[in-house]
Amino acid sequence: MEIRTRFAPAPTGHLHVGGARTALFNWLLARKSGGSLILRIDDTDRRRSTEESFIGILDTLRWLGLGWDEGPESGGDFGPYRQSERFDLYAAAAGELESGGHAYRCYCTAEELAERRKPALDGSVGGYDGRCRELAAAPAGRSDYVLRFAVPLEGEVTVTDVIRGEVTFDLSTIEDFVIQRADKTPTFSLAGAYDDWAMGITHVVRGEDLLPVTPRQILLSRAFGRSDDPVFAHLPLIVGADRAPLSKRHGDVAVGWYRDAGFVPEALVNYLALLGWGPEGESEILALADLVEQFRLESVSRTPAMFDLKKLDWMNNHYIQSLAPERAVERALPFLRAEGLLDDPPSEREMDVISRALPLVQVRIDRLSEVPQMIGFLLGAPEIDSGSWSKVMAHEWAHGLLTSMVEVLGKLDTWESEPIGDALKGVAAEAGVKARLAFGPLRVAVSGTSIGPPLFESLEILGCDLATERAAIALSLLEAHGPELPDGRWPLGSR
RNA sequence: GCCCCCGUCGUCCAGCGGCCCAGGACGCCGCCCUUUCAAGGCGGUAACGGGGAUUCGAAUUCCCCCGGGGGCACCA
Repeated sequence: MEIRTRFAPAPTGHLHVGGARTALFNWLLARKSGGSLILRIDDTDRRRSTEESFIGILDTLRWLGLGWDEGPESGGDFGPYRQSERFDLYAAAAGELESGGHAYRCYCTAEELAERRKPALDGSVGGYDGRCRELAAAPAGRSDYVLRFAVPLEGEVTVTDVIRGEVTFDLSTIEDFVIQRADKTPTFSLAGAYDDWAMGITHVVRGEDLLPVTPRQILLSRAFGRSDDPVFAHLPLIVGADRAPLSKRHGDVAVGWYRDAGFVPEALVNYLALLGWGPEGESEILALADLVEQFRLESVSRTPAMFDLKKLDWMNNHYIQSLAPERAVERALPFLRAEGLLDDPPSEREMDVISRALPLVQVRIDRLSEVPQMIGFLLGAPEIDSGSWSKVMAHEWAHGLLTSMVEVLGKLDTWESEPIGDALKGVAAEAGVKARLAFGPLRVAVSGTSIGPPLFESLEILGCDLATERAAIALSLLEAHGPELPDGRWPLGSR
């Protein structure tokens, strides 16, 4: 039988990393088995659901490279795929449950329920006590009611979970839960169970937080007449550094944040796959195709996984390194633009500089957002970083060396990195200064900082005129102030 | 309070009764390479929550304890 999985987000905010991982695992299971992934939008809560969130979630899934076989925008035989468009179906299902004796009307008000729940705080009572179960008619003066599922008083339900084995719940611990609100809208329990049945979902893969609620789904699903329970798989939670479930408290949980921070989707997907699962081989660098090949739902871990930004950075660096030059440029452009380093549209010179400089820094950055600080000095006049300045200019030979370097560069007849390097190395050797120290002053003089792409290549891209102009500015600053620049901004020229 | 899940290096993942004085990855430390910073190469640090039981033998099985987490809404 074909495997049908689903990812069913509630459009009440941004897609966050936990949701993205759930989507990924569902996607992997579908792809691996040759089955289908259904994207269903669980927007039964009309108050909290927004169109903006809906669109954002779709965009984010696409950015991650996780497409769906059935769902919004792609259609399918089991639609519609937004629960808000299926309310009539749920109402009919609820009606049948009621007439079949599986559900009953409860007239208790929210206030009454809250009042009765209070004692539960000190442990004396559980949830709803089922008092409306045997009601023959509506109590006087009451017309509003919710529909509750009549949970059998005795027996147990066993959830078969691929990851956790069989988990058994005693029915006496499950209260008669609400399946339809007073306004006749369905609750998550009803709509979810109904759709998983009606859409032919065979595998329900979701977060561990839904495990305690699974017996409800099974009960409902059987009441609908579904003969076989779906296969469940409850993924371990993703937690923050404090071991608490990842939430906005931990700062950056929205996938969109990672996109904006300069992470590439390949890296994020690869990293997410490693949260709760691991390959058998030793390499953890796995493209989607590799993941499809190696992934096994059965081998997903049961332990909560901590989100480790350091490892994500490492992985992102790896993927940025392996980006083809044109791809790297394409992806870096938005970050350069955001820093105001480019004309709109970028000039020919700018594009030339970027495409020459980017390959030099791909290996040196963890995130695309670092591109501007890395190559910005090639696009416009940088300001001197005083820390870098004092470090490299403190040597007594700094001034002399810088002077000779400028002189030598001016005599070059081919402005290419190799002759530039040879000439500069010659100057350093002559002065008897070790290479690792000798180029510091010139580097800061042309780029403003001691961190950046290789110097000789940088000089080539910068061009002779700009390089010597900046070096001259640096020289005069050195003469005027020495290695300690007064507080303030010290731009290296105006272009 | 009640129900449920979980517990191996700082972190993620291996380990399914002997191959484990526990393996890989990230991080960290050191060395090498080196025009900065990275990257890369090599090496190192570091863990089976505690107690019982079963067994010739337990990280691996069972029980108890401890610890962490989830759920108990007219949210999903």
